[in-house]
Amino acid sequence: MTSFTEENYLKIIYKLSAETESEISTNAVAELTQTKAASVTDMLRKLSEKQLVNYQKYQGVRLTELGEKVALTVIRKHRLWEVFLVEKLRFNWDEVHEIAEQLEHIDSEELVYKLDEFLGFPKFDPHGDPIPDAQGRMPESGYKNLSEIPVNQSVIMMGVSQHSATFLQYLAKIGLQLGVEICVFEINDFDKSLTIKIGGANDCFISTEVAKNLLVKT
Amino acid sequence: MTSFTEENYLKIIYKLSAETESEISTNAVAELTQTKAASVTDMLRKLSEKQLVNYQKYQGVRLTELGEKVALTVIRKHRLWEVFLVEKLRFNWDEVHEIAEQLEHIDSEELVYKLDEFLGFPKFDPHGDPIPDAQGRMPESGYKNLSEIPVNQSVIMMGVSQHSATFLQYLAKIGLQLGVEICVFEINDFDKSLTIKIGGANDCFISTEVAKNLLVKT
DNA sequence: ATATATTTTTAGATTAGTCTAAAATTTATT
DNA sequence: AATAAATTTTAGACTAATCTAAAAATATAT
Repeated sequence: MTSFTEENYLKIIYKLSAETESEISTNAVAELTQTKAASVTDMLRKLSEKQLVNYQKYQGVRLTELGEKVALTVIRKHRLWEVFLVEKLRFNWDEVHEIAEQLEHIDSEELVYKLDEFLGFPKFDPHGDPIPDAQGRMPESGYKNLSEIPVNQSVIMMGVSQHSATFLQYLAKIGLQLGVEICVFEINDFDKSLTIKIGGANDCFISTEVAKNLLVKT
Repeated sequence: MTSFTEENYLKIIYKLSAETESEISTNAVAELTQTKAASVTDMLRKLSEKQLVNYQKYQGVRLTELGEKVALTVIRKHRLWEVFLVEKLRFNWDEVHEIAEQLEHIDSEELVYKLDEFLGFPKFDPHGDPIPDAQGRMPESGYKNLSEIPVNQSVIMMGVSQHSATFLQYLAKIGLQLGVEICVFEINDFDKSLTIKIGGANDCFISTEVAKNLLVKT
């Protein structure tokens, strides 16, 4: 049995692992869990005893196969609940993250199965993130970051890799939503910021920080 | 802010208060929370400091107006989620209690409002229990226990006041479901057990214990 | 390559919720 | 009304998750 707190640690280690090849540092985990490094050390030892992570002190941490499976079932529940909140309860996509953070820990396999069925077995959440299957396998979306797209190529926006309300509201303001066509017009050599055309219409300037969080299909 | 645990205590004190006029005893609370009396004493002191209950040591406990309101919003959430589980996810009414025990603690007013709307503002949960309104007011259902009904009167089954899977499965077995007509045929003087006719069809013998948990409309 | 800075871990405390065993209080019995 | 029985509270301890401050290990920089 994994506690609410343990599940949050596993989820965060999973997310960090997706961004880097190497072991995850104590500090990186502390930052995302909003705790202190000392607390993380304690928890890593505990997760290690439960065979959920591989951890050697001072050497960082990695999920075991079991730990990854637990993380993916939590992420699966999070994303299914987000679909429910947006599709059925008519929340905006920038309002659902906090609520899904709570719902993702509800413990009932039967519930997850029936929710999935009720939603029509969705493959993506409202932010374009793929939903892991019931066996805890994450499908490959194959999407790229907008920051990797060369000048003059046109792409379709398929998702975001950051779910904060402020970020999503900013996207709404400049007209970026799932499905729109984006054409990279110019990339500034100095800071890699870009000028893009959205849906053939308005020109727009965005930072590389924003571009990195946009998932697109070529 | 009230914790998960505090909410459970308040809910249980509320339920006990509905059954008795006098103060609720420490032991009664301990039994329903599945904890020891010593733990209850600690929690009652804490709830008292938070103005959620009136508590004098050795004299039992009562909810304050504030405490009752918190209890009722938890019960509201519990019952709304039960409607969701049965109406939308197609669970049986004997499968939803445990899951709703978890869902009732999800904290988001907006969520409760939208869920209520999505369900069409239901007035009763799948067990026939009235759903408190958003202001934390419990509607009077006006239903009676089957055990109070005199011989030869016909009534309609409207709810149950016990939600354990075993009880509900027993009801299903003998053909008792919401909406059926029940006619009290005979009341045994000795133990108050009754013989009833269900839906004009099969005769059936039930204990007074069962009758006390059946809510009916005359 | 040694000193300095950064990161991580240890040690010891804290809070919420629980427990057992013993003491205090209330209730019931004769 | 005194005593026995039952209930309730106190005292002290435990676990999970957190913290601060200090010590240890690793990484960086001259």
